[in-house]
Amino acid sequence: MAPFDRGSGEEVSKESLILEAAMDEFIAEGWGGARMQSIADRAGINKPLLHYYFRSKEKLYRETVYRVMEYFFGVVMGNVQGKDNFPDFLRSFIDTVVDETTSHPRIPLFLMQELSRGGEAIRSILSDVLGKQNPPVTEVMRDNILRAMERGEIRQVNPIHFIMNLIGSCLYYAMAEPMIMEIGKQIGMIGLFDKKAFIEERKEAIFTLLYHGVANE
Amino acid sequence: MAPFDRGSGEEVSKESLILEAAMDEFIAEGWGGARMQSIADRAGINKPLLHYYFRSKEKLYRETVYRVMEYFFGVVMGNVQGKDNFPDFLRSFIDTVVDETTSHPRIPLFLMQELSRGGEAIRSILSDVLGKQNPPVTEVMRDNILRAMERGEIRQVNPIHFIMNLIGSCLYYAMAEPMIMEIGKQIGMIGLFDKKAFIEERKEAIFTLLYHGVANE
DNA sequence: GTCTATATCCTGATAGAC
DNA sequence: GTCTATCAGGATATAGAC
Repeated sequence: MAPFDRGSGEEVSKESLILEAAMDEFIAEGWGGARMQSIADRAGINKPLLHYYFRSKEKLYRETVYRVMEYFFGVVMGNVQGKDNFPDFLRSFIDTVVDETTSHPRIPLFLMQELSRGGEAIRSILSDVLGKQNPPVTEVMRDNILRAMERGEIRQVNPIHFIMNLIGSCLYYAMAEPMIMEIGKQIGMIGLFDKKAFIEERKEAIFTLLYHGVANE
Repeated sequence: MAPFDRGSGEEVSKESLILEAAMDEFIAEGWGGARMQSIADRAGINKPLLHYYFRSKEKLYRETVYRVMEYFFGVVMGNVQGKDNFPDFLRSFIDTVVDETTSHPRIPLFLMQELSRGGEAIRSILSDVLGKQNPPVTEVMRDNILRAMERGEIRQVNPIHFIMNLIGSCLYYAMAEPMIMEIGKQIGMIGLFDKKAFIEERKEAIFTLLYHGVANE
């Protein structure tokens, strides 16, 4: 199930039906693994109709990347804006990104896979997506950090590096879970395993580390 | 140029010649994009010979994943072991991983792409690779953290979470550079741009944030 | 707009001569 | 061990009837 869930029972155009199917397939299989036939099957139509609505696989793919990024940045924005105090901001960003990537782990992997195709597409699409938000979520994040520095609440840091550390920490588990599990087993740090509890632990660990890392105690 | 550089002028078997070519191709193109023909071309041989030495694409691929992980974990191990004091350990891990992924950014993307194929292969291969190190680099890292906690040098933390935050922070820039550049431009935090200086800045930022994050000041 | 049938291309893999 | 030639399958995309 994709995270772009329409209300069920709704009247949906065939176009968006196809796009939903394309998202499911591309996210699950990546660019190289995705098959037009599978997308048609998922959408309950046949292949030529796919090419009737969207000229090519590339077009469908680009549209998919766009929608995934629009969705993801939209969710983050929705949960982060209006948090004018730094710990609240930090905590809601972490909660949002960790929860979202945990329930849909293929999304960050999908975007990473797109990055490994070269990153030109993602760059221009990101620019479009941020351009449609006002203010863009990236500015909201930067301003939260700058404000906290002005208030003396946190140390002087370069926001871009802090943001990278934050995102990296939040994404890493969902993307690398099979490796983490192996490492955790290997060093005896993960026992029999309540995933839900682990995720809560994870969010707390990220918050504590990063907050202590910047706070003027 | 792959990071698995043989000394030039050496006598090399055709087998390793093929493997080098396969690594270059798989890292550049991923599983789906890699072509046996391209690998043959890179190795200066023809396709049937590829199947003569390695039965299938899958076999070649698996061997590639193995070598990449062996290389990467080996480099980290080499730079991290023997650092018995926590800040030194932390700094050399960060320096190693950031430098290594910056000069070979396709490597983490390649491994992520493999993770998005499902992660079964990577899990068993990781187990093999760590099993050949004694002690495994993961244990060295865990022990450094545990020792620092015992000494009271750092707060009580769950090593697995600290390690994830550390790795995530170190890898993120190299993997997501095109996105970072766009975001950096967008929020006016990256001007005209000395990459070398930025990388040094980045290493310092990670160290400072994480060290302050755990240190008992 | 929707389908069946098909074109065209390209892939991994092999047969078989040398 | 190394090559030429080729197979069988599967991919995107389209032609053309309805």
